[in-house]
Amino acid sequence: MTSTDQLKTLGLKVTGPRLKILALFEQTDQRHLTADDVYRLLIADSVDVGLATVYRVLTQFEHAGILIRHHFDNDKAVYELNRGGHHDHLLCLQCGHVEEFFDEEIERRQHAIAKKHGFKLAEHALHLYVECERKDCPHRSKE
Amino acid sequence: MTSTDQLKTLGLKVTGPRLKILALFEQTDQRHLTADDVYRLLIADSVDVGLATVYRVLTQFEHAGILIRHHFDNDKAVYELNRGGHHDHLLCLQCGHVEEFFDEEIERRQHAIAKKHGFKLAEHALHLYVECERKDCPHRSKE
DNA sequence: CGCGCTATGATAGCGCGTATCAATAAGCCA
DNA sequence: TGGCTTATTGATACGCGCTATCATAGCGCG
Repeated sequence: MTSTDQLKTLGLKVTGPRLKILALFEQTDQRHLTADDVYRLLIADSVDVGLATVYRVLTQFEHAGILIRHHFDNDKAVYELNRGGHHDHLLCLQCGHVEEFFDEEIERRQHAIAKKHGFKLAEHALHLYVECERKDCPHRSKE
Repeated sequence: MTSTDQLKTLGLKVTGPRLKILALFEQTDQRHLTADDVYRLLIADSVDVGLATVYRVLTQFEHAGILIRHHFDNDKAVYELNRGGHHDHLLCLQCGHVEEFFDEEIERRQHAIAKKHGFKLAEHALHLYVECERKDCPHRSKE
């Protein structure tokens, strides 16, 4: 399915900014992008877009299920393409490197814990903040 | 150990605002308080304090290990008294009720996961967002 | 093509939190 | 206790991420 079809299916008009933003997430190797990242990358790519539009489109895409929004323990939210498989995140405190993982047992226990307390689990956020063992942190990406 | 001694031990001058804020956390049944909560409660208790001071003192207490700061998936940070025992949080999406839990197996696996990825676990945040089963949510506290 | 209505972009506004800075008070020593 | 030094306080301005506003632009459909 093309990006255009994808937008139409969701009842969203096919506009320049929406296509560009979607394309950006599909092409970039940066898994997690802030609104500002997206804005800068588009401007750098000579796409004339407003910051307000970036924020709006990201929110729409999140509601539509195209993107997933995360709020790690810093001030700005990040978005990543929803590829279907649920996962949690491991974040290096030194370099900001983000890694993904999935642990079935933890998932199971989370549900069990919620149930034991008389609730039904809706969402969860599991963030592991780690430190590189080596002084010269091997990872370079700054988000 | 009195609150006064506690502050002295930490090398903090014993001042009115600091004593009052510490007392507040020790007395209130509200486990989790925002800076604004603290400010309002003190004002309501005829304690003449500035909001800036509240923010500063909370940060100092956090660094000193007296308080623990959490940032749940809303815009404002909350603080709770550090009673020593680590625990994670379960939050009702309907009423905002907060419950605490601890699962040794999850803790173990978190360390194992970090290690497997080549890191050393420093911190973690595990938040379970849940829904009350009943329509009339049984919990009343609003944070 | 032309119309209606949504999307866009510039900018003002909002909320949480921090920086600034003059006034105040804690701690210390005589 | 009185006086001095220095940390602390409080009012307020500012910063930052994000949202609301509103006039203009452009998508989609007949």
